[in-house]
Amino acid sequence: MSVRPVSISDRNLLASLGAVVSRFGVEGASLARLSQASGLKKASLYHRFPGGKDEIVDAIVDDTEARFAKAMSSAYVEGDPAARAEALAAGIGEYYAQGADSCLIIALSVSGDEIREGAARCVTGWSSALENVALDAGLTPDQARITAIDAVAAIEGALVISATTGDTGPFERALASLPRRLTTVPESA
Amino acid sequence: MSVRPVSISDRNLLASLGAVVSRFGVEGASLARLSQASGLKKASLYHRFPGGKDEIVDAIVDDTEARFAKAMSSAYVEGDPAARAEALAAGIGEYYAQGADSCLIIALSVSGDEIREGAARCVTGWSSALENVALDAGLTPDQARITAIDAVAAIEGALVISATTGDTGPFERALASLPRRLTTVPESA
DNA sequence: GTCTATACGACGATAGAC
DNA sequence: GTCTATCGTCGTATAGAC
Repeated sequence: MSVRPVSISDRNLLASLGAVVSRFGVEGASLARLSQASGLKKASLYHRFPGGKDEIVDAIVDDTEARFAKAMSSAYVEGDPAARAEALAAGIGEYYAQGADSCLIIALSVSGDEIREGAARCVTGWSSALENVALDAGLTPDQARITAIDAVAAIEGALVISATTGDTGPFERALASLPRRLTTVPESA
Repeated sequence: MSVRPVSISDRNLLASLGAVVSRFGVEGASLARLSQASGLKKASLYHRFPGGKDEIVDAIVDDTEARFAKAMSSAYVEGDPAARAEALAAGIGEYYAQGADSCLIIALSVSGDEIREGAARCVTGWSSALENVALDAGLTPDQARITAIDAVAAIEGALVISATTGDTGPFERALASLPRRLTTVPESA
């Protein structure tokens, strides 16, 4: 979704910047912290991102959307839904370093309304990917939609727990249960 | 857990201050915002909380712990575990206004290490309450511990979703499934 | 393209009147 | 107990040398 072309150098830059925002939130990600994490001085950051902090956050969100969409690409290929669900779980686990990494969505959710929209885009994109697999697995549209957003919620909640207590157990279990959730008809409702 | 006695006036004050921190995070909760939300000028806030913003945040966390413990008190009474689990779900739903209110734990989780400790205390206290009901329902200690923390994660994740997209469906479903989760032996593991 | 130096505003905090 | 006025500091942003 990014208009500006992203060079290899920018990739590493955005990764380090994104880690700071994910960890401390948008308002907690001061230019001093962003500078230290990226190894670039503040003025250099303004050279890369003339729009300042707003542009930095926008670029991080765009980059996150793109990288996550790539990690979820197996949702849209053809093949066994169960195997694709397994691939999605693996991709999510890798993306969040098995629960050790902070989640940008959560950080964006603790911010002003404008910034939250970026989080909403990430959530809906993610949920749509899971929903697509659930549909192919035979769930009804309503079942697939609910199952997908609830699966996203389960993983996000697990990331809240790992961020607060350091316990990655909920994350591991949420991922382990993902394939079954996406490919079996829910009991009730 | 609060040492300082809390008057009625302080209750309303802490509620309005807590809402700002929950919504915008610790670093996003500027004294200007806290002042506007509470109706007290900055200097008046310093009269109530001589320790400044740090003391405000500490007071909010202590107050949240106390109020939430009260909402979860039905976990420790005697009686039918299923009925107590229903009461817990109802208490959680009321506490978070059916998913419309922001969660302080999430806001604290996007902060520095010291502040995260407060979030960890809230999480463990909450999880312990659910765990106690699960134990009384006949789950093994390991099952009860895992079931409880996973239930907390499910609700926290639902609150992330409602905060980002406004969809309170995951929250409602997480609450609806809570009694069954706490009182039935998990299939696997 | 990266740096040092600096301007400027917002934020946390305090002094003192009422 | 609440207010207005004010003080440093930090954060955002810019200018200009290299």
